[in-house]
Amino acid sequence: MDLMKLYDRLYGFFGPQHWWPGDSPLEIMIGAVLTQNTNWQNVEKAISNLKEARLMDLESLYNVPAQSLAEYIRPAGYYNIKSVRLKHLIVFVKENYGSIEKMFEEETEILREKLLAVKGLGPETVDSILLYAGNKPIFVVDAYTKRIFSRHNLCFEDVDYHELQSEIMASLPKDLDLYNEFHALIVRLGKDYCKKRNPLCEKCPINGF
DNA sequence: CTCCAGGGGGCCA
DNA sequence: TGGCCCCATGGA
Repeated sequence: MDLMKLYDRLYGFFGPQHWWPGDSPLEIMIGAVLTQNTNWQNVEKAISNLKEARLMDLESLYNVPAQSLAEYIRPAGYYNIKSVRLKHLIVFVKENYGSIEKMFEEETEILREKLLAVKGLGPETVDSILLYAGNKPIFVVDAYTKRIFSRHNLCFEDVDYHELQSEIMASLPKDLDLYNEFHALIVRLGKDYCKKRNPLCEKCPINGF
């Protein structure tokens, strides 16, 4: 599959998507957990609450009780599990590295395995953190990627996460900005043209792939 | 009213 | 391992 051609068409059609919105690597990491199966608008409300409460730093998040944290992130939904997941992530960073900057100095594949071992962080959340918070050239696969690729016969519907990720990364140059923009464009395409409800989309801008 | 969003974990045969 | 359920707010 010629994914560069696909990328060029998406970029030409939609233009740059300006991902990931966030003022700091910490905020991006928090957002990555909060957005699990959740609309980004709701995540923004939760992040806004955390900023107002002056909790958007490693030390404060480390010290705030999970139960209290849950109240601030309530608008993001699943607030009880997500508060625990955030605490797991914060504890992982603070007790193993001391800072987010130090954490990202670790070799990427090693870090990736360690993050995957943190309860509440799955492959998509971990890869989003590595790419958008850590600036590591890791391609993020998500439900949109699988839906779009399978509908255009680029993969099977129930393809394994890592398998699809490997195939995509093998057919693209290892480029941070490319991975960053490509994933954002796929999400945009999914939202606008490749919804669950309209499997037959004659207007899809990537018809022909 | 129904659907679903920038997922992941737990349980049980 | 496969199937199923749980988490939960808010916008369309």
